[in-house]
Amino acid sequence: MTSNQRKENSSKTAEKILAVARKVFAEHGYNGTHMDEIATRANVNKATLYYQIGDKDTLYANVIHQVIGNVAQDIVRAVAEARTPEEKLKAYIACIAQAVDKNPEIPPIMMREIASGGVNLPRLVVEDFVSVIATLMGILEEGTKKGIFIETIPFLIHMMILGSILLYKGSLPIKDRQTWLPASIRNKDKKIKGNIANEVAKLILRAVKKSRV
Amino acid sequence: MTSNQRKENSSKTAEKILAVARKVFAEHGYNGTHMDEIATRANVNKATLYYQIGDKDTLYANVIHQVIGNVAQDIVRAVAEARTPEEKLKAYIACIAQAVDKNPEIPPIMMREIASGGVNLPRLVVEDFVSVIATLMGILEEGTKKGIFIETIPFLIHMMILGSILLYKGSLPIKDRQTWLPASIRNKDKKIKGNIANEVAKLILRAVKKSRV
DNA sequence: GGTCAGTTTAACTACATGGTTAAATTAATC
DNA sequence: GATTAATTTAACCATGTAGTTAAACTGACC
Repeated sequence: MTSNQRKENSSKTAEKILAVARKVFAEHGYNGTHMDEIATRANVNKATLYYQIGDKDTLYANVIHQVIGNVAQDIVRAVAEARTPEEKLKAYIACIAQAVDKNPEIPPIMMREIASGGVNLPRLVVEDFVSVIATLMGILEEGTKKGIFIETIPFLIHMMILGSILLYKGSLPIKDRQTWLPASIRNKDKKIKGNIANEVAKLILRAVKKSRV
Repeated sequence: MTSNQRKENSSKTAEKILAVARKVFAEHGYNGTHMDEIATRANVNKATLYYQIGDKDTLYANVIHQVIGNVAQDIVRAVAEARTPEEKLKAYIACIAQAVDKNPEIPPIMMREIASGGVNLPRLVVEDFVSVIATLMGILEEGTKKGIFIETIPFLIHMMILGSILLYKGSLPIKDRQTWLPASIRNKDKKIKGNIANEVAKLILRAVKKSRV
């Protein structure tokens, strides 16, 4: 076994590369991203990048895993901790919103990934998605059986939740950039900035719950 | 003035190029699309492509315009024809769903466009979006004033509607491709195939309407 | 201070891709 | 059937980009 400082420095550069790659892939997508840009923005020689991580596909796979790998487990855990279907559904939504809040690279990357039919998605990640949807199906079924929820199409509900959050968050840059956009549209939702989870949860629950109290 | 047949043939090739470009851009996105592939799949020499249409940006702008240029006007018109806020909201949703049904290139292209912050969107198209959202704001405000709807965040509602449809439609290829996906997820929503408009409308109205009859 | 493994670097290669050009082809008009 | 303008084509060019290589550097250990 050799030095420690070397290893630390080395893993530091690797992390820096990963962090930068994450941003760049989110900005430009897989095809729009150039290894040179990543190297430059990470203050690293391109060969170092290849030495530390590998080719473009590997780098992208790493980013994907880092970005959306853990969300699934979070969701499953958070849902398990909640008691009623209603609480579970709230936890489900909060988890997704929180994940997106924590790393804003999720919307662009996921939307592009869906757009391209998930060609670049590692099997492991797809399996994560499956477990997430399965969780939601469980929640909805339980709710329906208990007479709390109406009958629904789980896959659609999931896309409604995910779509709301992804598109809402993902559109903020456009909205902010288009300075000539009518103020009525730009300002109307300032009040909920950063926390749409509650609003989405409210709407989804209203849509799904049978009786209103 | 010269021949007519020439012009017809010429415009035919141009249309063929446009049609193919649409598909290819939808499949691979702007950066992932190569002019050679378009030319090949359109059975046209690459120089012909450039002669008929122009460079890549121009071609893409044409595609964008063709794909999502007319939807906005459709929505505004359809909404204007409806009477009550509830009917208007239904028309709004039906219009979007119908547009997506008619050309399945919308989801991938729009999602990627949002993902990249709308950098490639012609101003005209952005203006169309604005008019759409403005329309929805009108509907929601009217409904709220009349005491039919609860108070909401229009921009979020729009993203909820659009997100549901885009992600649902856009994810079908993935779902279908992943043959190893649990049958419970794959089949659960066979019944609504091709017509999620009603389902989305039902859910959104449940979410937004004040009293339930 | 010499050696050695891990790490970084400048320079380079191979190839793909957006775009061009000049010549060939086509069909209408005389 | 010669002319002419619109259209198509094969071959070409310039540039950008993923990936490589061999040499230089770094710091721990003897």
